[in-house]
Amino acid sequence: MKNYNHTKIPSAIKKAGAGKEKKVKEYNHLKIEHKWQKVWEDKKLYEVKNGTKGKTFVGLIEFPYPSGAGLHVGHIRSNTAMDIITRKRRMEGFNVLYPIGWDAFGLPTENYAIKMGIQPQKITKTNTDVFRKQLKSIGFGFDWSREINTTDPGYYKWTQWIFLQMYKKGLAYKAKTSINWCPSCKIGLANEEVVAGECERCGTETTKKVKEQWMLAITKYADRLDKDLDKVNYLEKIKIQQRNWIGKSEGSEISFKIITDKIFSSGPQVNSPEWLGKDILGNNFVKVFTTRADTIFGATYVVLAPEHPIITNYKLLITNWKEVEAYIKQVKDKKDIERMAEDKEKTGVELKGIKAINPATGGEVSVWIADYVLATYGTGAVMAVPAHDERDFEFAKKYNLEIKEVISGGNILEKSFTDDGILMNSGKYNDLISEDARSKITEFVGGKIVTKYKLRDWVFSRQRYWGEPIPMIHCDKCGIVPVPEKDLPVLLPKVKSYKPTDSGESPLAIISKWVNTTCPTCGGKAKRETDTMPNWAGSSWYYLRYTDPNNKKELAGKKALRYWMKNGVDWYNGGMEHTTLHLLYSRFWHKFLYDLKVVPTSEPYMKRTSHGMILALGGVKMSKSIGNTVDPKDIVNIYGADTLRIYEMFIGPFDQTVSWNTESIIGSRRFIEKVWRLGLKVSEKEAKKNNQNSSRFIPEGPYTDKNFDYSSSLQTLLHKTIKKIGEDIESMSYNTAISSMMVLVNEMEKAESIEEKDFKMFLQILAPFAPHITEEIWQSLKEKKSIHKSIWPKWDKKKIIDDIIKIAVQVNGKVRAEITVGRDTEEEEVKKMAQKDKNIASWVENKEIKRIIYVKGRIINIVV
RNA sequence: GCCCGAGUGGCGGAACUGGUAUACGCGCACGACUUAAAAUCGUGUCUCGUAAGGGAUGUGGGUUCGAUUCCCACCUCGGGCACCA
Repeated sequence: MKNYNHTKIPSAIKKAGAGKEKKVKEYNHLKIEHKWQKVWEDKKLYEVKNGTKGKTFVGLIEFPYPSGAGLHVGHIRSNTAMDIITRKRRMEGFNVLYPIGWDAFGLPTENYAIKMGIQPQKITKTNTDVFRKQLKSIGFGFDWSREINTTDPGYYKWTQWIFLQMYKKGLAYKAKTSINWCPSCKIGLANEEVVAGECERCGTETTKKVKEQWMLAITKYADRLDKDLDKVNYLEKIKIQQRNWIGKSEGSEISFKIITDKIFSSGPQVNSPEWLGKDILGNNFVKVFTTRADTIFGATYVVLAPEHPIITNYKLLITNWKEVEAYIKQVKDKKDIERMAEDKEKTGVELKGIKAINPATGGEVSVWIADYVLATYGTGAVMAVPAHDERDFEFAKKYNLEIKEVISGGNILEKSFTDDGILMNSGKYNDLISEDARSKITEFVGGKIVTKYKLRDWVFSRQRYWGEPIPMIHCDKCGIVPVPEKDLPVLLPKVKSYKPTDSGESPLAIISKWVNTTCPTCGGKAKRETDTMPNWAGSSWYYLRYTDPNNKKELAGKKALRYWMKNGVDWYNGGMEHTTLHLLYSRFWHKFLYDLKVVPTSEPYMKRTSHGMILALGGVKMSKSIGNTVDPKDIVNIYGADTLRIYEMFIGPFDQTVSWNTESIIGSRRFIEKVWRLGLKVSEKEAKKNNQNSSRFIPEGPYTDKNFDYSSSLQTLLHKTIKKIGEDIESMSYNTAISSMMVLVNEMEKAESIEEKDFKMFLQILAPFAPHITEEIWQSLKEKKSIHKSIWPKWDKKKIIDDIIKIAVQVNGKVRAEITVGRDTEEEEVKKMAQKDKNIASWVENKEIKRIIYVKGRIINIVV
């Protein structure tokens, strides 16, 4: 791959970039950009007050994680996009809040701290300082007076406070779950630190370790999280991803009786009440969850998740226990994703010695355990209907199990038939359609209709240092006691080593001074919770804090929240990679806060859009190790912030992944320079006009045709462009917005002269994209106020209508000619003109015209 | 494996709701200006063909007067899969 040195200054801009004072005023981006950034800051142009009269608008970007790598060009892409929207809103008269902060807790900082022995606090300070400086150099309209940081005790006090409220409402609870464990390093690992089943640091194969952890009961909100998606304006694909993640499905819970060899060899009576009492283990049935109760007559075996608790209860009765035990052990260390990813080859083991009874047929079926059944979904057990389920079909083929067809319409010898259809081989339910059969059969077998969610509760504990301490105290006498609200925040203490302990606990566990405390209830000896919160905690509510960042009594004042958040955040843009976790978690927290009457809306974000990533040249990820990263600082120095902004918006469709190509930036720079030269031309003309009182400029150049009114044609284009830019910004079609501004600029160049008022309108629509150069030219044209506080221009309806329209003429769908007609020409007239056309005549002659299709103002198709 | 996207010139991409495929930009070629170069401006630039005309939007099929757009099947690439954020 070509390795382009992006720090090399292209000869095209050397002259201007050097900033020599010449007779002709050169475009010196560094001077202009520094100048206006300082002016805006001094005048507090982007700072807003709570309570100002008028409409409000809150534009939100995902606040960055201040990594040591510095600002990525990807940050600039998404920030510029929202910067453009908020600047437009400001010009439309809204009181605009465009805030910024730092999502600064997290693993990379902690790992760096461990490696270098530097305090995470210090690293965070260094990194945020770099990020702040870099962001400011791009000219974003952030309100820096509201900057927040999740690692600031004044901030995480409220993160902890929310957790306490959740605990009070029973949404925070403790449960045993497993964590990744490296037996060699003796530390718990994040999923990311486990690469192909091995510890990222030492290469040892990882295992799982069961730990008691804090959980948040997000599943209690599953239904509302699903239903309320109807209320918000998210991109459709985002809604779909959220819905699929929540995974709501209506189905049936049906019990299958378990019988053992012992019992049925002595002559069991299926369905006999006596038999029920005979099972000494008390586990005489297994519940399955199915969305296809209509296929139950075809259920030829039952499959349990290997973790299913019922299995160990039957230990003594299962005749191949050794084999079963070995299989369970083998499965245990795999992640769900790996279990399902094992392409095609499904594995499983039969539980010999026990059987289940199909409640519909009354027949005996075998019981298996297999890794394709997940303990965490449904009931952890399925009835297998190989004829009508793909996975069951594969499994049945492999282990030679019966495949019984109960829905007609497929060819089950070849593959499973998974559609709904008409029942067969199903006793008295034959000939019913699936939909009706589901409820009837469920009732018949004594099952019940239930709603299940794929969504699982949120594992909220981390055995790490660099996170918010969970504000809980363990007392021998009183049990788990929450830290009283008045004692918040529970501060992160300074430690010597940030390394997790070899017992699997957080580094906080070894600071006895901090751990040992007194019980708030009884005053006796007690210990603090040493687990910390995940990174998601601080980012689940940060947007609220921007409304009132320094409040010491509440997470944000009621008045401030009502002022800014009466609709929630108006527009939130972020990465597609956050659509399932962060977005769902913060919606959950927001709904909880709504129930507490802390926030005025039930949804945090009115509108959510997403951006694509920026990859390096060749479509690979930018990474330090490959050496293909791009430092925005270099681009700003060489080309300027305005050029960088234009380039990043022009690079490709905003919602799609794009590749960075430094060679192409020059195109954006040329565009900016053309604007600059036009600006000079307009201001020179202004100067002349003032001196000589000269009359209106008469255009020269290519448009000397007497009938061609160039200035009116340019105005048509200008007004069309104003309309298009407005629409394109709203639909985030920045790349086409810029291309149409390029078209306009090219035309204005040809015109040799432009009316000042027209040029100013153009500057205004360019201003959100390139705020510095437009401000410079604007104020050089004797404007006193900032262009960013000017009124967004209105396009004129009368000016955007073309009088003459070109219509393509097709014969049998192929374009053969083009005719020009007046705007109001009648259909019949157009048809006649088309047939008379020279080119068309030769195609049509001696042929029978079957049909003529006319699409007004576009196309005419003659079918022969 | 499951869920969500994407695939168009040498390259980034455009095309409204099914209506002239390749706008805009990069690159390249030629020309103007210049002692020269850079910058700038102009012209050309999907492909086969002298032309008439034909072919081309990942692949194969379908619907339609007409398909980049709709339907079916497949291939490739990207994002997510719950402890990276």
